[in-house]
Amino acid sequence: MEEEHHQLQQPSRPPPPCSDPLATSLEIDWIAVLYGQEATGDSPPVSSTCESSERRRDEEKTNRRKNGGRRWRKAAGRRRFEFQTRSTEDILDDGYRWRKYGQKAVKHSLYPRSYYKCTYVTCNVKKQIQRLSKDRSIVVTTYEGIHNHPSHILMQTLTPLLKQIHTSFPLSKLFMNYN
DNA sequence: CGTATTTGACCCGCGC
DNA sequence: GCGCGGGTCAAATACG
Repeated sequence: MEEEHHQLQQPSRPPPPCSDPLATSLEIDWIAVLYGQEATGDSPPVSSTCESSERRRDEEKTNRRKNGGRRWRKAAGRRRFEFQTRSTEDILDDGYRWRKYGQKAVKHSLYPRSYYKCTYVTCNVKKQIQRLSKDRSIVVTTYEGIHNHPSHILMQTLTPLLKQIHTSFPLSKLFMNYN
């Protein structure tokens, strides 16, 4: 029932000159960034608090039925941040590792919405990715929560640097004078 | 074989 | 109260 009409892929905007594959594949619409609203007036997001405390513990032990949809108390009260990118890729590498945990077809959109969760252990930041039905070249990304850790790209960049620093100036040599 | 994705079921909030 | 729409879980599956 999902009709795919490939009639006009590039909507009135010429593709950028391909020099940098990372920079040209997506283009952040900062107006949409600023337009994105965030919930104010509630408590600031305190990270790494276990919000999904188990209520019914006895019956879940023996008969562990599927408990989908047990979302957090006030999902709308959490801090959200929505922006749009014009990209051919659904998943844009924003420096964090995401694990997809769901996909739903939304009512007024032709394209399904994907749900991702940050793979870092103590970080429960989520994001939704949806393609606009009007303009399928635009990807709407909605972040929820704030990361409490550096991105893996930052660590990948920093790790060889730190190793090089460590081999040049080993800590044992640095702290030798303190023995 | 470990990890990530897929996908149908389940749950919950909200409008009627 | 009921149905709908949307968010999440988790078993199955894919993938390296």
